[in-house]
Amino acid sequence: MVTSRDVARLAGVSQSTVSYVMSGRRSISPETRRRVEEAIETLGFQPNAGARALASQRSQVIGLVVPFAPGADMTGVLPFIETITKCAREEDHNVILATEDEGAEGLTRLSDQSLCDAIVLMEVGSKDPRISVAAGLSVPVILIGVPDDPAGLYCVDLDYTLAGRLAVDELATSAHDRVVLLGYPRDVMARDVNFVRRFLRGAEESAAAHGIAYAEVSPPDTSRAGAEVALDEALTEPGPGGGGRLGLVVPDPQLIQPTLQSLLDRGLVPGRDLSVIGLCTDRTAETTTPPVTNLSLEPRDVSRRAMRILFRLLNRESVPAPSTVELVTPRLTRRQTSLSAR
Amino acid sequence: MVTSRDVARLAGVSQSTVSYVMSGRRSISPETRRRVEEAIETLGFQPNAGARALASQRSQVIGLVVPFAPGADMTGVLPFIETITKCAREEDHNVILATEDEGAEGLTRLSDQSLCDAIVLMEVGSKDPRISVAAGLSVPVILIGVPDDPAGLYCVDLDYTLAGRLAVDELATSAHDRVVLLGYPRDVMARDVNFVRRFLRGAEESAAAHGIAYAEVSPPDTSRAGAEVALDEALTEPGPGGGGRLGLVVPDPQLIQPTLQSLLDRGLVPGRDLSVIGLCTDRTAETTTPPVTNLSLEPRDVSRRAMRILFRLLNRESVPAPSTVELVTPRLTRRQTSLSAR
DNA sequence: TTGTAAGCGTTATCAC
DNA sequence: GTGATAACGCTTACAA
Repeated sequence: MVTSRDVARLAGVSQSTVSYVMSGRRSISPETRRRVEEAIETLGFQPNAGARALASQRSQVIGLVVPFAPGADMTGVLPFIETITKCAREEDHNVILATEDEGAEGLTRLSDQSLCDAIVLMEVGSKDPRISVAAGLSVPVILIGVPDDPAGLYCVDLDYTLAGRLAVDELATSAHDRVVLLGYPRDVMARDVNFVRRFLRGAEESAAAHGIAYAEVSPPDTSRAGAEVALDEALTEPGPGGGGRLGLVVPDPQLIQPTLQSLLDRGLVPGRDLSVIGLCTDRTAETTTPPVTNLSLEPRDVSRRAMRILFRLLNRESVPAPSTVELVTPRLTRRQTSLSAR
Repeated sequence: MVTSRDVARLAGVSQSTVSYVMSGRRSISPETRRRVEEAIETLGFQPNAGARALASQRSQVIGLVVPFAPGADMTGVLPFIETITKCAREEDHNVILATEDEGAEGLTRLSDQSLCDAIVLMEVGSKDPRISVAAGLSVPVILIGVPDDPAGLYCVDLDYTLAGRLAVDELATSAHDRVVLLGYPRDVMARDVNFVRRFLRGAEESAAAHGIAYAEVSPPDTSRAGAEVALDEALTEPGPGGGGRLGLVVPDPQLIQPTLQSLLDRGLVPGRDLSVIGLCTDRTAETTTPPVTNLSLEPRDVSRRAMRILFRLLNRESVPAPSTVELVTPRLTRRQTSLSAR
């Protein structure tokens, strides 16, 4: 192992000079800098992370807590992980993983063992027990998701309320007679993630505002069979409009393809006989058959916003007040499952 | 921050005793142990990871290099990440992420900065430039995937050759007249991942052994349009058997659903008019419409095997000789896209 | 502009 | 069975 002492010796300077050359925390004469950098280069010196963390009280690591709980969504967490990891690397930080099933201890472990300088906590529930723990840690925590009580933490998320509203707005203003929302399956409801109710609220508000017939049905799960059950109910519920132009809103990404397939099997062609709007990443929407009109989840934007706050915090730059909730605006893209306006 | 000194003081013992109580590396009297554990409990002591790593030369961290390169597969990496993280936690280790696009420097960084004690490198290419670097690191590296030259490294992967063979075997022995393999899209071929050629070889071998008509067609990409192009070619290629019972093999998980959909659009029902066998996780197979007969990718088994080797290495337990390639056997599950034998 | 030296919080080697 | 104490490799006052 090559240490900064070796570099110092080779460059004919003191160890601290090597350190200062690397950190840039004090001015160095061009000549000295050159010699040190050359020595670093020839020896292939890389500073020992543990020693650096110990001395500087900074691990240069971001803790990322991902929702790998049994029965968790899992679809769509990858873009978050990817974007967060890349943002971290841009600021010369690393990412250490923890899983949701470690619960609150996972958070204290990351923080108290000084394993990381900040934590990103994904997919927080409405009354997530980790929130109160998170607020008391010695490292800043950024939430992806919005709990009922943000308790002085920073939150970033998609604006699900707006997404719900936009979905119904779109249907109401394109001459649909009724809207049925194929809700989240029971296990997602049970996890009580806040975005569910926010989306539903937005949809309900919009339906009320437009005075359009509106109903919600809940599938037991996101399987093909689950979609069938939900659709049976949705289609036999003509509502006040009675058999008119129907718009289906499907907020669970996993349920979209099964729903489309079930409709086709019944001889109902999305985009010809009824409309379907999904809530999913654009990438997912492009690959359903037929490509579904969607409100984007924007995981990359959400992640970037979270990392931006995080590094402003770490660099002691100005940040908005804690408890701030940053909401990312979803984008509607019309694809093949939209009925054209009458 | 509470340190082991605080614990020692409260328990009325020396700092080293605290350390030994925690590590169990020397015998401690029951009474002393009790007092120390009590102190640890009341103070909520957690050892500083950096200090521990520095003193013990062990970071208790596993580096995981994931394929987040532009255009990489991305489908199916999540179960690997999940399983590897959980295996690591079971052995009281953490996981730090690096992305493929960091290339070989990513590996040297993880190793030379003593950020981790071992590295798991996912989805290595046939002539992956990282292999030679990996072999020279001061930490052990386990590959998921099989390069042309394993160069003294350990490799774990699905047995793709066997998968290819099993797919064609299944079709040949259930009275099909010809097999068309819808190959990997150009960008996957360009990445030259070894499993592609292994799968093809297995398929070709089996076709030759059974004397069944066999052809390969390559889709431009995994979009719906890509599937259409490939199918146009596959279906207008009657082969020696001329329009008999056709079996389609689809090794790219992303291409399966588009292919099924394209077939349905042409009025060809998989399981009634022809067979389709996919290579994908069981979870994916269950959720396609219709559920596709598949050879499982077994990401969890592959990950566990990799982690088992890794920890045997770290614990200096007996391990097979380096360059060992552990292959996991794929499992065939017949679902709705299999023609019954005539 | 540069060097000296005191930590950072563990682990592990000696002693007893 | 337990206690001093010297590393581990780096950062950062404090001096010069």
